Amino acid sequence: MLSFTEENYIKAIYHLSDAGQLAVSTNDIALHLQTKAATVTDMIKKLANKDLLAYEKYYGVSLSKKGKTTALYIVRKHRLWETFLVKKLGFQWDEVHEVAEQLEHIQSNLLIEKLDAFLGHPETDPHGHPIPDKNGKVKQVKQFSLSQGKNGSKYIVSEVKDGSATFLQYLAKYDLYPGVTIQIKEILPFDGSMIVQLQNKQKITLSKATSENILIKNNE
Amino acid sequence: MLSFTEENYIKAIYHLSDAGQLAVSTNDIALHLQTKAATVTDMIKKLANKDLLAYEKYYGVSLSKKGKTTALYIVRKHRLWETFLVKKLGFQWDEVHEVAEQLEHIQSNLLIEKLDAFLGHPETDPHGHPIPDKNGKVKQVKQFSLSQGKNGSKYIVSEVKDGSATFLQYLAKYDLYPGVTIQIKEILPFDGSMIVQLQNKQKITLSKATSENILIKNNE
DNA sequence: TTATTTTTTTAGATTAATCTAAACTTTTAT
DNA sequence: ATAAAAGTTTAGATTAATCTAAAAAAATAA
Ligand SMILES: [Mn+2]
Ligand SMILES: [Mn+2]
Ligand SMILES: [Mn+2]
Ligand SMILES: [Mn+2]
Repeated sequence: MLSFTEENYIKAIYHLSDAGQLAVSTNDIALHLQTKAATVTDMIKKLANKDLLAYEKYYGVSLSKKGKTTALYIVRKHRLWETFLVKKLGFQWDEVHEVAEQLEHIQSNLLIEKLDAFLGHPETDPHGHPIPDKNGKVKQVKQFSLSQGKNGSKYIVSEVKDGSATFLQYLAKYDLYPGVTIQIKEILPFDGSMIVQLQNKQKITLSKATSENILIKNNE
Repeated sequence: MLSFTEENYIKAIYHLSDAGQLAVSTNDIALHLQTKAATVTDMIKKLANKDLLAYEKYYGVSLSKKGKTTALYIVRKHRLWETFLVKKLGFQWDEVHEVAEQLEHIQSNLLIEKLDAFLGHPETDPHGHPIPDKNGKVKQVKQFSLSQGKNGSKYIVSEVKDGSATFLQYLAKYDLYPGVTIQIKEILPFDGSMIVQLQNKQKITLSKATSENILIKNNE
C-alpha cells in the first residue's frame, strides 16, 4: 500500500508525462509538487524499487504499467469525488479541487464502486475531464480549443484547461460549463477575441486567452 | 493543524475517558490504538504542548476544553460519513467503520456542513450513536440496556454497543436496527435470554450477552 | 572543444512516529 | 513496612519525508 506522498508523486508523474507517454525530469516533478529536487531523487528511487516507474539516473523517470494503473485509479477517485461534490453536495466547480486532493487517497474499492454507481457512472468530472473506468480505460473525446472554432459554428463545451478558481468563477458567471452549446458570432482579428452566443441567447466577448482555455467538440 | 495520528489520539482519549470525563492512562491508550506505551508517552507530551490535554506524569491525561472540541468534531465527521455510506451509498452497517476511520480526517468545514445538509442533519449514525452538531453539542437520549427491559413492554431500539462486524451482521439478519420497535415476550430466568417480537411479528430468542449490547428507549 | 550554466545526485541533518530495552514510579500483596 | 508486580517514562534506534549545501553530470554557449 502506498503512502499519500507516494500516490501524489505517481499522479504528478502521470500528468506531467501526458498520461504516461514521455519521460519526466526531476525538476519538473519538484516544481509540480512544490518540493526540492533532492527530495524527488530520493522518492523516485523508492518508487523505482517498487516497480512503479523506470528511473535512469540524470534522465528522469517514466511510469511502468503498474505505475500507470495506479495513477489512473487515483485520477478516477479524484474525478469521481469532484463530481460527487458538485452534483450531490452543491459545491461550486472552483471549490472542489483541494478537497478531492484529500479524498483521492481514501483506500476502499467498495467505496469507489458504490460512489460511481451512486453518481450514475459519470464519464466526465465537473471540469470535463474524463473519468477512467473501473479498468482504467479513459474515453477519448475529439476536442479542440475554442480559439480554433469557426465563425458562425455551434459547438459543445467539453472541457476547461485552466483550473484556477478565478477562471472557473468567471466562466460560472455565464453558465459556461462542459455540456452547454455555444455559437461563435464574431472573431475579432486584431486581438483574437471572439463574441459567442450562449444557450440563453446572451452574447459575450471572450479574450483569446480565454477561448484557448476552453475546449469544445462538434455539435453533430 | 493536527496530523492523522494526533487526531486519532485525541479521539481515542475522548472515547476512553467517557466523553472527556475521566483521566486516561498511558496503557489504555496504547491498548486502544494498538501501539506501545513508550510511543504514547511521547505523543501525549506533544499533545499537552499543544494544549489539547493536561498531562500529569505517571497519572495519565485528561482532555482540555480545546481537546474535547477537537474530539467532538472528529466524532461528528466519523458519524456523518458512516451515515452517508449507509443511507446514500448502500453500505451495510458493518462495513462502514474502517472507511469512516479514514474519512474522518478529511479537512474541510464546507464539506462537512454540506454533507450534513445533504443527509438532512441526522441526529444519529447507523449504529444509533449521536452525531454532535456543528457546535459540538451531543443530544443525550434516555436509554438503557435491553437486558433491563420488562417482560411484555414495547421499546424502540436506540443503539448498539458492540460494533463488531459479526454482531452487526447478526442483528441485520433480523432487521434489528436503531429505530425499530420490539416487544419483550418472555424472559428466561435460568440464562437471562429473552424472546422478543420484531416489527414483522417474528419472534426470536436473544442471549443475555446480546440483549446487553442492545440499547433501547421507551416507546412513549 | 572548452568553459559556463543548468540539472541532478549525494551527503549530512532534521522532524514525526514508531519501536525495544532499561530505568524509574506507583500500586498491590505479603 | 517491605517486597514484588504493574505501569510509565527515558534512552537510544529506526524509517519516512523533508531540507540545505556540496559534488557530479549533462546541456549549452562561447
Ligand atoms: Mn481537481
Ligand atoms: Mn477536475
Ligand atoms: Mn465507526
Ligand atoms: Mn458508528
